Amino acid sequence: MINIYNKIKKVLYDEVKEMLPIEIDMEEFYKEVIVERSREKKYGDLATNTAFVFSKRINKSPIDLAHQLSERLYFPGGEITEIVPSHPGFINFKLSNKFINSELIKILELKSRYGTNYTGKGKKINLEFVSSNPTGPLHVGHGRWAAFGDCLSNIFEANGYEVIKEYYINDAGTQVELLGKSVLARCREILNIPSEFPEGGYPGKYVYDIAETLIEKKGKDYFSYQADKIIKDICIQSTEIMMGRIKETLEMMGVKFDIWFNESELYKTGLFNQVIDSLEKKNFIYFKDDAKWFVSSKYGDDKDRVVIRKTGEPTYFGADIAYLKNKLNRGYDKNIYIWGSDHHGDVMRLKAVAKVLEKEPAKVEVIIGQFVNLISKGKPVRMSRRRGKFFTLRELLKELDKDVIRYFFVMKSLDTPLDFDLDLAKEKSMENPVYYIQYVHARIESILKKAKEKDIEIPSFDKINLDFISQPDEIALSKELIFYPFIIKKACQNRATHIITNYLENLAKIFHLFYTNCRVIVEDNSVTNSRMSLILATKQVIKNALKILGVSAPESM
RNA sequence: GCGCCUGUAGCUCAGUUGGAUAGAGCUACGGACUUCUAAUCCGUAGGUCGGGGGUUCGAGUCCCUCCAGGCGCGCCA
Repeated sequence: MINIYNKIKKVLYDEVKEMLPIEIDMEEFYKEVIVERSREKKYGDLATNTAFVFSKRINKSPIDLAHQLSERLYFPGGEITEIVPSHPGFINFKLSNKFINSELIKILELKSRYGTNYTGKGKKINLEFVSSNPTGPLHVGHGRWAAFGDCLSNIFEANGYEVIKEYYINDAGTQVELLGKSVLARCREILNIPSEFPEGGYPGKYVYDIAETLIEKKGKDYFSYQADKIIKDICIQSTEIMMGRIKETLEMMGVKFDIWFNESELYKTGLFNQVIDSLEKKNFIYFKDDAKWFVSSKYGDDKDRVVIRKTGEPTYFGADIAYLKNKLNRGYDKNIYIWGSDHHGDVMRLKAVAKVLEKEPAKVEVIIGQFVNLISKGKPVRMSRRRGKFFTLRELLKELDKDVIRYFFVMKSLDTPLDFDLDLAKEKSMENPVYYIQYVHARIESILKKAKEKDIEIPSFDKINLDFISQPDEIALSKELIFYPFIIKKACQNRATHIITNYLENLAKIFHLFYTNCRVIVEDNSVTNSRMSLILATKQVIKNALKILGVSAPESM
């Protein structure tokens, strides 16, 4: 399907070049001329702005040029049946039935591979997301990054890229130490050993859970030792227990990471010191006020940033430099970070690092997402880990179907804050569009089941017959189906998952209309065969798209 | 004060590098099951695209400015 866009452009280019008495640069032509789906379906399926692009240069009105050009265009392959100019200067193309049929056959032939392309062949992407600190459970907001990141990864893969999903664990900072102290205090509290809860410690209930797990593991006596003798071990153990919980929750969401990267590795391997030293030698890092600073202001950041504190401890940003170096060493073609909007200010400094380390800042890409607002009883719920009050992702998973949660998180642009209304999601979950789409799959399965009962042959792709597709609803459905590969490509280019959900909702609507107006199993065998082929194709596309979203395609509902 | 994001129907949102009469869903109201699942379909209603300027054949989209909201501007992570 994607080829037809290029084919049309090629025909347009050849014709424009021959027809117009001006110099035409090929590269510019391909950049400026657009072929897209027609907004006005009555004129055609695809449309181009070619006449607008050139009308000025030859001093002619767009509509006149569109008329002239339309008459000269010719497609020897027979893909296009009608070429009509329309006001104020578009040229519209109508796809031939022959072409549509050949595309539908591809769906049944390629099956799960339909819609994929080779754009990213041989290219490797590192996609880092969630990376929530191991100091507390994932909250609902993290669910957005999890669902989006996983879905984006699937989109990249459908476009031929190899993707490594990575989770960065901050297991080395003061936060982890504070968690350890909090856990120790809770352990002692449970065991009735006198202790004080650390100032600014984590007050959440989950700290008790970790404490209980730890007591079970270590035995009661362990906690009578002096704090400084066991605290380091407790920090490590607590982090491990917490990460175990986080992994479990992500798996409940259907999200699996390829690499779990520990920040502590950066120090253990000596990479951190190595990178800082090397940058210092090249004068990208300097010493001032007893601290070490990175010259990010020279690369677009508002100011220089501290990488090693007065105390000698690395800052989060300092670790990030070494971490990026580590990723770059691993040789990915692209390193993508998905961050919450609270980190947008850190983008410039990371790019500065990329420039300094690799001179190829394009290898680093940061996708910024807006937050999730949790709404309960019509009021926003303030989520704060420090105050220990938040709604966890796990709690949400207990109350709602995984499919609904994932769909909900990927259905909107990341640029938009997401209001997650708990009451609405719980009580009125049937209104969720995910069911509307899944229902298409279930309805098709139901027809197939019926066909089996009646001994009607379910056509394999070499036996399908689409010649009897002629009803408007059948044609509309067919056309929507064959645009699927274009959607996958577009979703990848824009890093936008909602393009797929929008497409699915529209496809589902068209299918349900088809279903209402056209019975599949009818007296006429030829019509039955055609429509069976059409619903098989629909089933395949729905299944493929839902797979990318990480949502199941149920046999019945 | 500076930076990023957002402002489109009553509500939630689409709207690819500027293009055709600005679209869906939900809600409201009115219709459609003797047939493959009514978790469906059809119809009606709903808009100064936050305000104001500018750029041009043409602006929801680009530029300027103002207003409103979210987030950031740490030797926190």
